[in-house]
Amino acid sequence: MTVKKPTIRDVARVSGVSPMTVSHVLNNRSEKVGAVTRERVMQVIDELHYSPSAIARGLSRRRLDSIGVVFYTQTPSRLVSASYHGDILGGILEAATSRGQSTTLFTEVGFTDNHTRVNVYCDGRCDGLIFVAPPAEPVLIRAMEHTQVPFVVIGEPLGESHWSYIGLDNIAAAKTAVEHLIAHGHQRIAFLGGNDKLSSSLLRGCGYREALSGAGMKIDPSLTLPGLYNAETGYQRAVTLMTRESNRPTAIFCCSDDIAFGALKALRDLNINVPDEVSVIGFDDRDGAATSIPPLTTMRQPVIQIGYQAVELLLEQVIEGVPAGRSEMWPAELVVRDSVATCAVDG
Amino acid sequence: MTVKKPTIRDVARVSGVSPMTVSHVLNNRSEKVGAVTRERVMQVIDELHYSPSAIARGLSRRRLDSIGVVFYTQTPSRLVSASYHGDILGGILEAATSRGQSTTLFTEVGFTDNHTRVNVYCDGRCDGLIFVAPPAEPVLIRAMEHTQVPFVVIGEPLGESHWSYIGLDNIAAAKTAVEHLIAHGHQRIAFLGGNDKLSSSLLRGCGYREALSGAGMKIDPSLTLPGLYNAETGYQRAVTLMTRESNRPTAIFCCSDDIAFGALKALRDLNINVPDEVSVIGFDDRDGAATSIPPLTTMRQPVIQIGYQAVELLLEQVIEGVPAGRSEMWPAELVVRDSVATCAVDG
DNA sequence: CTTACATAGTATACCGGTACACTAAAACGA
DNA sequence: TCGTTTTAGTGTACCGGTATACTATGTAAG
Repeated sequence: MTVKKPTIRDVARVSGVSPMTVSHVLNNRSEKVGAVTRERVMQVIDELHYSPSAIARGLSRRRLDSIGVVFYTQTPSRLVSASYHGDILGGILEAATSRGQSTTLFTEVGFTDNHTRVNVYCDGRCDGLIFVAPPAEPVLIRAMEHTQVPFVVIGEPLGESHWSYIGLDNIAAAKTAVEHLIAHGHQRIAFLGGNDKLSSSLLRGCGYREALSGAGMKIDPSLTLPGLYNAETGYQRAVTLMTRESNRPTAIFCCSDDIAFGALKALRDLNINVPDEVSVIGFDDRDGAATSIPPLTTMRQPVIQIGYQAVELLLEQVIEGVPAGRSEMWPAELVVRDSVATCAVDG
Repeated sequence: MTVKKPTIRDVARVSGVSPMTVSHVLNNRSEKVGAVTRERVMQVIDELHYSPSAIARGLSRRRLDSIGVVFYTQTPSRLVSASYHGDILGGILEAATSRGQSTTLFTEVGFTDNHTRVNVYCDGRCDGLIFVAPPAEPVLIRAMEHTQVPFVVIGEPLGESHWSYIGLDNIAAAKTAVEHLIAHGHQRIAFLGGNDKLSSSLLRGCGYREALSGAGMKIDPSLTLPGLYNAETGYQRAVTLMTRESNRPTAIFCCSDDIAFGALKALRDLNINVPDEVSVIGFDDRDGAATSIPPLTTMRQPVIQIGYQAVELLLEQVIEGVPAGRSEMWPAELVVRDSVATCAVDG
């Protein structure tokens, strides 16, 4: 019924040249074709509505110009709505598109990653992969090390690694945040952590403790509450902190803005004024941080840039053959708004 | 240096069978291989760490098991952070993964779509495409009609079409929202539109006018303000509406929650109480609608389900060869929270 | 006039799978 | 016992490009 898609051989036959010549035209190898021939071939391509098969090209060249992005999530359908993943993806997509690469998305559901899926990532569909915020115990990525497929990790590995990775300096960022609170006279500072299986949360916890130690303050374990990167965690943990008998904090460092939003809501429900009674600081500077009540002081991550840079680092490996092992750390930036005030009570 | 990746012929040689037999094992064609042979081949596959090439398979079968998703955006890097796109993608990703399809992402920047990009979408990299919320004047999709590549559109076409599409019943949804306001005694209801190049915004405008006409109210053009789907639009338009000399509305229907969030902030800044002085209703029920101040009454779209269903509709075409032209319309649901109250002033 | 080199191509094999048509042996039925 | 069907394979060509190496012609240099 429908006509078969024309191939390079059809174009060649109609133009009266060899398929190789058509191939040369398609790939702009001007030293191989004269202007006249080139023009004729182009015209035939147009007439036949020929468009080359990326698959055939990929098989022959062993490169498809396609990169894969692997996200880890607990709820597959909500994946990208988390602002962090969305922005990372935006940066990746922009960089990839501008470099002529298409972008294929994968999700690893749960943080129990599975080395059997390595086959999926090595079947040639992607020339290289970007792993976004893998778990601290990255079984899957370990398995990738035994393959020839280049990859880049967004997120800082906890131990030794020969990966190429792009990280945010989580420890320094958390220190900055907590030092900001300390500078406002706070002594009892709580830490609401994110997912304990992620290095970001663990490292921010380290930064929190380093800041306290650095200021000569002792660390009260009852002020550290782990959780997940979402508003529910923030709400529940804030309620826990503020309704208990003793040892209530005067400031709360939240591992993400989402956690902070939940905490703000809890404090509002408890009729506790932010920042007069309790200061709150977030992490991410996501949409909504500027318009929350009160506007949230937070650590801004250069998320889009990190995504962009990950692509550059990956293509270095894929295209130029640069070996893995390069890494970059980016700083976060303190964005001061209205959710932190000088501590009202005496130390 | 590194060993060459083994091919199906390597596996065949080592197992002492033909490549076809290995192929049959890989594709679980149990009627073609005995249990013993199968076991042996499997073992060799393991030993050699063989993993089949999706590209070669794709070339031969003319199907890669990969679907493409095309998003339209103005700012490529922020693309997916818009909750709508994120959730749609989540639904698509979940459905695609469960059907063994990989998902490749494309963005059309700006709404000036370009039929030259059709080649990209027809190069075999994707077996089929999902266009998400294309512009009302869909040049690109028109060009797709002349190709053999199956596609599904998320969004309702304005005129005649032979597409397969999945839409939200925007007119009915907008009517429901506006009728909810009318039922609360509101007479001067403003409409803050989204992007005028998108059918969703245009259709919601129709629903708004139908609701007013249906209630026997006349339509005041000065109460309709177009814009973009973002908070800035909501803020600016709300300021415009509420600071002018006359003809201020008592209720505002916003084309998206983001617009509503901006409007809420503007009203707060202007010291206008919501809902006592002005009612506000949104559209989407995105994250944050439940926790805004006041919690936002809004129309909930089944976004994730729509994404999911788009994949099903597409695979019907790709795998079963069902012809295009099927379409589905999904309803939105009114979610009542605290941003709408009975109108205080007399009609 | 001959050699050398650039220009504009072409022929062939190959990338790594699979569809299709074929076959040998075993099992089964009458 | 013979013919038919089932089981368990195999051989070949092909999917649609490209790398590689080769050739024919023109032309500049010696």
